[in-house]
Amino acid sequence: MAGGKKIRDVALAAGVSIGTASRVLNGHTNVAPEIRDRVLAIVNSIGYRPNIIARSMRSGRTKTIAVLVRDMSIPLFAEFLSALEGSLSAQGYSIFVAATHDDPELELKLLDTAQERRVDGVIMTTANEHDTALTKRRAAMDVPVILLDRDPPEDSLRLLVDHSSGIKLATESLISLGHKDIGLITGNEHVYPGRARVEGYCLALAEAGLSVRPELIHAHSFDAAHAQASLVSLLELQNRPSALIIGSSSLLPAVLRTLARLGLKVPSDISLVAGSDSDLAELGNPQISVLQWSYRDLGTVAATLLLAALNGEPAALSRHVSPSTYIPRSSCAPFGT
Amino acid sequence: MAGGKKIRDVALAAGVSIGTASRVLNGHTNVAPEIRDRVLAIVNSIGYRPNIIARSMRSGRTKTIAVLVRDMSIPLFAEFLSALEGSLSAQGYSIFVAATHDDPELELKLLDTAQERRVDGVIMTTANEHDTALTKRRAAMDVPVILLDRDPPEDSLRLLVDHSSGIKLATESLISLGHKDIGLITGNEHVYPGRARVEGYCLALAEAGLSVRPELIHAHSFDAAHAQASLVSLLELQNRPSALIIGSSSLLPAVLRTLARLGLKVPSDISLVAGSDSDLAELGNPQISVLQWSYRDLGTVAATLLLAALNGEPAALSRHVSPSTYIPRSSCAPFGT
DNA sequence: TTGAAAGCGCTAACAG
DNA sequence: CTGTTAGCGCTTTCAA
Repeated sequence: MAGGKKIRDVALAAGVSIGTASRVLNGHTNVAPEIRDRVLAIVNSIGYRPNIIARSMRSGRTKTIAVLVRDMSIPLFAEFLSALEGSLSAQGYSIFVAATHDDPELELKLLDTAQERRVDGVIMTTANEHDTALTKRRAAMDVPVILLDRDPPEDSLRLLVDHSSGIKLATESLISLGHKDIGLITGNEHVYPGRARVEGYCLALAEAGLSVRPELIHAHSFDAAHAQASLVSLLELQNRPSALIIGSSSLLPAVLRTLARLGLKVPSDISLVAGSDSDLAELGNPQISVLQWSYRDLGTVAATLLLAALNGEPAALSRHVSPSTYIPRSSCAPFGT
Repeated sequence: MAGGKKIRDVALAAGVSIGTASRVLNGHTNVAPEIRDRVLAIVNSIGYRPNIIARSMRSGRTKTIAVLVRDMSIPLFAEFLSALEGSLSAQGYSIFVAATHDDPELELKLLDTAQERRVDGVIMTTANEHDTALTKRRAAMDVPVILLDRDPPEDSLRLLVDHSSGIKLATESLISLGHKDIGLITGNEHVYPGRARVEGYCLALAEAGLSVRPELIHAHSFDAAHAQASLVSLLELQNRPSALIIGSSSLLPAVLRTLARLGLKVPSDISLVAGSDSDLAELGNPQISVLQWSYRDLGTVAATLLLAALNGEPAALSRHVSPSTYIPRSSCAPFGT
């Protein structure tokens, strides 16, 4: 039981050479049918399973992909992972998954591990697109690396959500409701989602002829504690915003708790837009206006892109952008009501 | 770039033998300090990463664990996975993750893959504890297998949530509010959570001297579509239940949608208890009474249990049971109000 | 069509 | 303290 059967055991039991057994296992045609059947019968009877480790040693390919995300318990990443796994496992790939917790050191270490394990490809986020060490480390990978919702200056495969357009739509909608002082909480300028959201926000204000109040923009971190602090400081402003866009993915629960604690009602006291959809946003009361986009779809695209890269096909488009649409719900009210 | 450096390259560049390079890499003490430094310098300069595949071939251990769950995009499983990954990666283990979708065929195939990849251990759910093929296949694994929330008759390591006690508490609470006709929707008798919930439910009724109306128990599947059908048929009953326990983890959104569609208000038209906590249950309106338990905690326990098993320590307790508590919220009202 | 043998990159046992 | 060498289980030439 322990240790497992080897191809030698199969060959021995079938009375053939190791080479012949290997040819049967790999479906080569130039094997006598009777021998083929004999070998396969032995395989079934002793429960032989080829050692992929040994196979990988020869082939150099492991049929393994590493997926590195901030935290796989975040619903959006979980969905991405799920879709990715579905597509890749159908092609015989297995998936290593690990959490970076947005820690550059850990990120480096996980890239080391991925390389040591000789994965065939990597799909990842990064804590900081402008960190030289991280950029260099990615470039030093000898397999395809696909970035998820990151848009660094250097050349690299990437999958993006069009956060800028999404936030622009949301901001425009709030402006059309009469809001002029709109708060924004999101990630910092070192990651694409943070930059893109600030960009879309500023664009909408500019086009409406409104000036940007910099103190209303809190682009610091995806961390829940940070966001909490941002929220509180926004609400404590002399000229408190009448509407709020939470550009981070899974911050809605924390924000709702804080607003409830402060006794602020949505939307009568403050209008609210969440950066991504969720059960809570859809079915809560009030229902929360959201930006809607799908990491699940990106998971499928990521698989396609990666498989193409692994098969040596030239990346037709190395920069895939997925839409973000605005879904108005009852968490936004006209200004002054 | 392609192919990667080998230990031979390091040895050559450092002017030492392969054996010496290996000793340095593995931190053996019997190496001259100056040689050690020279080798490490080369390692850094050429970016050498040991090939774990090759290392595994010799050691027979891969430092790899397979985690097979129904679907990793289900929040509870995602949390389990996250906790597990945290604990295991700290010990140098990597995690293969795959979804079984409660498909026995796929489950078998994934166990094959796990074995082919020579994982050191497996943590999994199973679609059916009483399926002989699945049971045999697990027994044929030559590494430790830990079951998550499954309690099959055969001997095996397992981590369980005490769903029975949890549901009993919830049922008792509803009974104390005057409810006599309480609907229950959960998984079937081939999986532990389904059985345990029905058990707890029946126990509470029996102790209260109430008789069980079998048509109020829908223990069929964790599938959302099935549950939806169960819900509708429960609501169409002549003598419709005045309270409902949804014993499946992530069914709350679907149930709330259906109730809204049918124009039923919670709790005035029907009282509701959800089988697990969530943002929606906690922050929605009304807030939903729930059974509260943590797969995240089980993830940590699973890691501990597995590491012990891998180190050959005798499993002190092979059956870990984690509590489920009842959190009453505003989704339950006295009968008749 | 089949068998024998080299070698994938590494570790560990054995010499020196 | 260091070098040499035998495999780990498999695939794949190369001969037969």
